[in-house]
Parts: sequence; structure tokens; C-alpha cells
Amino acid sequence: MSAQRSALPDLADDSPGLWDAGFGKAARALLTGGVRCFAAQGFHATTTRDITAAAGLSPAALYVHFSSKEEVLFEITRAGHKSSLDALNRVPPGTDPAEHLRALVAAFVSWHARHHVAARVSQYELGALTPAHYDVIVGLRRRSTAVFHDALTHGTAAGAFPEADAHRVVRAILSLGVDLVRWYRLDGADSPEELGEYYADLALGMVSAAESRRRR
Amino acid sequence: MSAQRSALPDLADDSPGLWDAGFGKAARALLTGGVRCFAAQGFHATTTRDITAAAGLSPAALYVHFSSKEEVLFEITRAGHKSSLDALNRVPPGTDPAEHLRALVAAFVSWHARHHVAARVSQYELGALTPAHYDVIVGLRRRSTAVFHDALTHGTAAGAFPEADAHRVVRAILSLGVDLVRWYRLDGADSPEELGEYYADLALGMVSAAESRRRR
DNA sequence: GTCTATAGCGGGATAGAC
DNA sequence: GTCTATCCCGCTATAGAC
Repeated sequence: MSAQRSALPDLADDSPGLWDAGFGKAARALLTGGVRCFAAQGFHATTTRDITAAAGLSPAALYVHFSSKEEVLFEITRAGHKSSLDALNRVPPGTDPAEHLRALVAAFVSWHARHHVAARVSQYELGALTPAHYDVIVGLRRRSTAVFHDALTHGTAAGAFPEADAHRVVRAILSLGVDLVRWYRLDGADSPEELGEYYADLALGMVSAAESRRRR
Repeated sequence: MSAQRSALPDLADDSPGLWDAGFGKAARALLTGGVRCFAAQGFHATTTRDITAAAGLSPAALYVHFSSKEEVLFEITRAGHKSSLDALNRVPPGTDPAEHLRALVAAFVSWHARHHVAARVSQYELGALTPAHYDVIVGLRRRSTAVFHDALTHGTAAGAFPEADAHRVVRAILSLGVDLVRWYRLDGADSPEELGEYYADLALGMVSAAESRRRR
């Protein structure tokens, strides 16, 4: 009566490209195996044997490269949050606040779609981190949140957006990006970029709706 | 270096009201203890001893009322999805499609906010269910999705909404409702009903934005 | 740096008294 | 229907050879 132990998911995801160059070949294989296992089964249901088998190594090899299973999770979530933040920071400032916000949402959403396997682990397995590691991830997350918050409040100050509750709207925008990892598949109807553009329009619609409420 | 084992969360949540009257007092106490533990630590990190201790019972008592730890999870997720679907079905049909959709979103969002602890388990721990139990939950989830899909397509057919990709818009609306359980707290700024009204406006804004994209 | 082997223990589930 | 006691498996992490 054990829970379903599904086979490893078809990792149509380029998470292997997320790892820092400072990791050697074996360490990167362990991270890639770990992200697949954690995404499919969750951290606590994944054994160190699962991870090392996925990497083609013996069970003991994990401890040559990482101090614990939790450290594997930490490096995965850190790389995921770092890469997501980098994607936001690559969006050029631009002049039109609405187009800037649109580009930010498109970048955030398409990153989560393209890296939905790593994103699932990065977003939903944080509870298994040690408090110290958790704090590091929260720090990265805050920086991503701040990017959206700044874009919204600066646009409002410039008169491009209506007055709105920036905290609530930012949370709603982040929800669109994060929650898609529960259902998105790369072999589905939308490419990451198409979904990003579509959701960017929805996000701008939400910003406008925040105004219509205020006016009512 | 184990992961954080946080104390049980302040269960500002009326999940005890979700259980079927067919369960006796001890079984309901186990479900309530289980939902708190699963929400705080996840299914796999929760021990049967955690659950029974939270219910004030000995470890063996669990197996008098449930056949396994997984069955406790199943009954929790079933009650959660059933209650959420009931909340949608209590929304009166109404005559104005926009107001009907608004009321549906408000009901869905406020339910997830009020029951955010049970909702977290219902939405994020489904991977630990047996395949047979998982199928039951997916059936309930499909019925909730269909309610939104029907409201959107009927409104479109009546000319109240612009032509839009109903599947994508429904997914975005559901994401707003589901993802809030990652951050919502009952002692925060918004009551469940206030958040429901606010998100209902955002959802209608998304429906309008879907049109503006089509026209461009 | 990789392996085989295993220590050590925590947890799901059960036995059997009351 | 609740308890105490415990079985026994499986998992994390380590020891030590190569």
C-alpha cells in the first residue's frame, strides 16, 4: 500500500544547465538526478539511493560531493531561485512602464514554464530545508518580489498605472507564474514564451481591474 | 542536520468542520491532527506518532480508525475537495454572467483562504496518494474546473464576455485561488471574503485582457 | 573518488492485554 | 476501543578497501 512511486518524469527541462560551473561532473549529475527525483516524489519520499542511481553512481558517492541529502536540495533550490532572478534582471529597463511590466511577467512565466521541473522543487520543497538554508532562499525570493513591486510602484508614480494595492497585485502576478508548475508540460500546447506573453496580458488586465475596483 | 521540524502551526482554520458526520470523535481528532501535521511538514515527514500525539491518542489508535497513514491523507483531501466543490455549487446561477463569474471566483478564493491549512494538504500532497485514491480526487477537481469553464463559455455565448481561450483563463483563475495557500494567514490584513472580492475583480480583469490580446 | 558493506536508528504497522 | 510493547523493514550516513 505504498504511495505511487512513479517512474522518473520525462525530464523535458533543461535543469542540467542551471548548475554552477564550480560543480564537477559527478556533482552535477547528482544535482540533475536529485531534481528529477524531488520533483517526481518530493524530498522526503526520495532516498539517497534514488538520487545516486539516477546519477549512475553508488549510494556512498553522494557524500563525497555533498554533506547530506538536504544539501543537495539546498543547491538545487538556490540555483533555481538564482536563475529565475537572473532572468528578471536581464529584462531591460525600457521607457514604457506597461511594456516593462509586461516583459517582466513574460520573463518570469516563461522561466517557470521552461524550468518547471526545477521550479517545482524550488517552490514546493522549501519546507525540508534547514532554517539557515531556508533564510538564504527567502532572501533570493525577496529580491524577485522587489523587482515586480518596483516596476508596479514606479509605473504608478509615473501615471502609467492606476493607483492599486501593489502588494496584492504582485502576489497575484507571482501566483500566475508559480502555480503553472503544477500543470505545465513542455510537450503541451504552449511554448514557454507563448505562455509568458499570454500571462503578461492577463497580468496587465489585473492591474487595470485593480483600478476599476477603486473607482467603483 | 535534520530539516526544521516546526511546531504545529496555529491552526487558525476551521478544518475540524470539514469531516463527515460518519466519523466518530476519535477519527475526527485524527483527521484534524493529520491535517495540521501534513500542512506543517508534509505527508512523508509526518509520522503516525505525530498524528496520534496531536489527537491525544496512542500510536496504535490510528489503525483502529484508518487502515494506513495514506488513508488519513485520502480522507483529508477528499473532504477538502468536496467542501470546495460544495462552496461553488452553493453560488446561485444568477442572470448576469459577469456577476456569476465574480461570485464563483469570490467563493473559490474565500474558501481556500478560510481553509488554507486543509487546502494546502489537499492541493500539494496528492502525490502521496495511491493511484486509485488519486483518481478519486482528480474526479472531484474536474468538477470544480468544469464549473468555471461552463460559466466562462456560457457567458461568452451570451455575449457577456469576449472570445477567449477558456482553458487558459480558467487555469489562471484557479491559480489565483490555489496559490494563495502558500502565503495566506487568517490573522493577516484581509479576511477570506475581502480577498475573495478583490481577486474576483482581478479575474474579471483577466477575462477582459484576454480580449484585448485577441483584438491586437 | 568510487566502490561494497554495514552500522545505527527511526517509523509503519501489528500483537495482545485490558 | 484504547493501551504498551515490539517487530522488522528501509533509510541516512559512515567505514574502509581499491
